Amino acid sequence: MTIRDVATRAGVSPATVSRVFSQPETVAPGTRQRVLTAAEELRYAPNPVARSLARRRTGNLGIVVPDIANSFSAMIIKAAQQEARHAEYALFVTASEELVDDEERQARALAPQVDGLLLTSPQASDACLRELADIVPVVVTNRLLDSVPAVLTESAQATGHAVEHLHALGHREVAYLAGPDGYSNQSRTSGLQAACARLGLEPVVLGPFPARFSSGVRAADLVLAAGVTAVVAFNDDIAAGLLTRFADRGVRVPEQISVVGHDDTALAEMVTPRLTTVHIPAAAAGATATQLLIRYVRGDDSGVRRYELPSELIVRGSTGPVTARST
Amino acid sequence: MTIRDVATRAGVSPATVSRVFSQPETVAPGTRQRVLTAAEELRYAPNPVARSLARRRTGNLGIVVPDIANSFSAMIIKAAQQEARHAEYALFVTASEELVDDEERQARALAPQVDGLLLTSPQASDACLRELADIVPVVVTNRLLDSVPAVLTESAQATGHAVEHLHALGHREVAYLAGPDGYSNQSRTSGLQAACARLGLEPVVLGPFPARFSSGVRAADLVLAAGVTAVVAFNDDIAAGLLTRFADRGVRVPEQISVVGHDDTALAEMVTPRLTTVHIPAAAAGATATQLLIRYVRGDDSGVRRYELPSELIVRGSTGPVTARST
DNA sequence: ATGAAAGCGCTAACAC
DNA sequence: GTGTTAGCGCTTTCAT
Repeated sequence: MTIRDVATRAGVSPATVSRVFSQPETVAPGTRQRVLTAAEELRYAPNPVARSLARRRTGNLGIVVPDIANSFSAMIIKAAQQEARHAEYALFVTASEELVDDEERQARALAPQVDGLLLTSPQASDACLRELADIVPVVVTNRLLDSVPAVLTESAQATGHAVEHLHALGHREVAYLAGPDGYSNQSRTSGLQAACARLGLEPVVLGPFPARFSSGVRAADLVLAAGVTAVVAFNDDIAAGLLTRFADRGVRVPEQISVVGHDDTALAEMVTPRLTTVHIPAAAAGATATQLLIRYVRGDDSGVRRYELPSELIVRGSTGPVTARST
Repeated sequence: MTIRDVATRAGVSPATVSRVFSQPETVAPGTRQRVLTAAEELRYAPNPVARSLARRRTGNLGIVVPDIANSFSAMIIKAAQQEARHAEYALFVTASEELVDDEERQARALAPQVDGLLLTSPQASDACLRELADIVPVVVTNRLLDSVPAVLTESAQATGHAVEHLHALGHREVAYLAGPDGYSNQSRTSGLQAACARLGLEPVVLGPFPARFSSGVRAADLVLAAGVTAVVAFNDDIAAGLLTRFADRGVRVPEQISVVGHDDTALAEMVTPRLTTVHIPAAAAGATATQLLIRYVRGDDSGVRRYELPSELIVRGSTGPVTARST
């Protein structure tokens, strides 16, 4: 079922059929109707592959996330998908499973089949990313790279607020559980350090840990051994792991120890007690990055090549005042 | 950078270059090397779109999931991606956000760009699915449909075991929180009903509920009002919602009420207490479905067109013996 | 073992 | 407004 079959049946040229499906307004209403009818009868639909080849663009966007099972990634994907659809692009998702090699492979496989590529918190080398950016328009999130447009979720300030919050509750001994190296961890760490310096606290920094639940379970005992009254975790998964292990050891949260997460994923409201956490605007980041990518692909360059999205401390049940027993 | 550039540089015909990248063994080692060198120097890589058009297959597989943020979907995707890569296919993921229209749209958009399509727990009409299956090889999970190969996660037996487990713990008043209609809910409901009948119990069936955390929060009060001592939820998200609301209302689990989930997602081990749940083999389902799809696409038809994967009750901390106060 | 030539299905100038 | 004519970049007979 090709454009020629439809053309023959409608008694027009293939070009006209093509126009009906690409720029309907340029063909006379009568002809258009005849073509559409013929197409309908033949159950014809344009072949997107052939179309991509001829147009030299695919109408597809690609996104590579570190881990599809991670709900932070999921929020970004959802937002990106919505923006993409809105602009009539299809979005292809692939996951790197946190492996640098996979990430590179996925990105390279995707690159020639899409008009633009969104890399979220990429781990690949600068050189590799630049090479990709030579092949296809690339936008990254949470990664600083010359000449590649980026959307950053800046959390230094909000993480600082978390420290102030703990300080106000009377906490003087605070631990930070670092995540994998990258923009996110740096932003969180620097915000925490700065606030601590301001308040005269000396944080205990542990890690780096993989950004997973199991890391939190493991870290819980280290935190307890460190003798702190409050702990700030790189993300909610780690914080949830802490909660579980604390519960197992009979340590009450927040009475005996306060816990702060990062990301404000769905998990934060699912655990007991609900997590105080730094809300990272994942959906906004996904949407902004996708819009940026689309503008980039289309050539309507807005000039802005870097967005910093602010975060916000959300106070819930996992933080509370220091009690006598805490120390 | 096309095949012709490489051909010119290597002093061979375009056909030879093509062969080097498609069937290397058919070209003399010397020539092959020259071509590869030329390609390297020109940083040439075959254009997958052109290749797809000429070969009339894309080397891509597509998967449509109801909700990318759902960790059950995530497990299936991970397994599918692994199988796909193993067979040298790229996997494109799209989500329907639980909307039937979206599902249909996503599937139709994907269909002409892939060699095969995997639809997980599809909600679309039989007619729509069959239409898709006419365009492209389709495999479904958790959906029964004539002439479309399927992988089913059968849970009637394991859900029955959950009921037996509760019965053995002394529970006589049991509620079931139904999920959205479909194969999964039917399989779970029928297993539950059968076991109850066998044991002389009369379950209170509530719902259907959307398979989300918030549904569980809402359902918790209904469950309490129903006066049961145990509740089986359609999935872990709902069960987690129950746990949270019970905690808020000061109802202790499992001392005052026992909770059973379904799926055995990561969440089941993240909540307090850890969820007793029916393990559904999501990864196995994803892997099996993908293998089936690949065989189907390749034409090596094994004859088997339907797989039923068994589930298993995992006992954890959210179920316990009935106590005097329970009733 | 390699090359020439004819497409794959669609688009895009350019005519008319 | 519509048709003609070249491709888009690669594969694949069919010769040689």
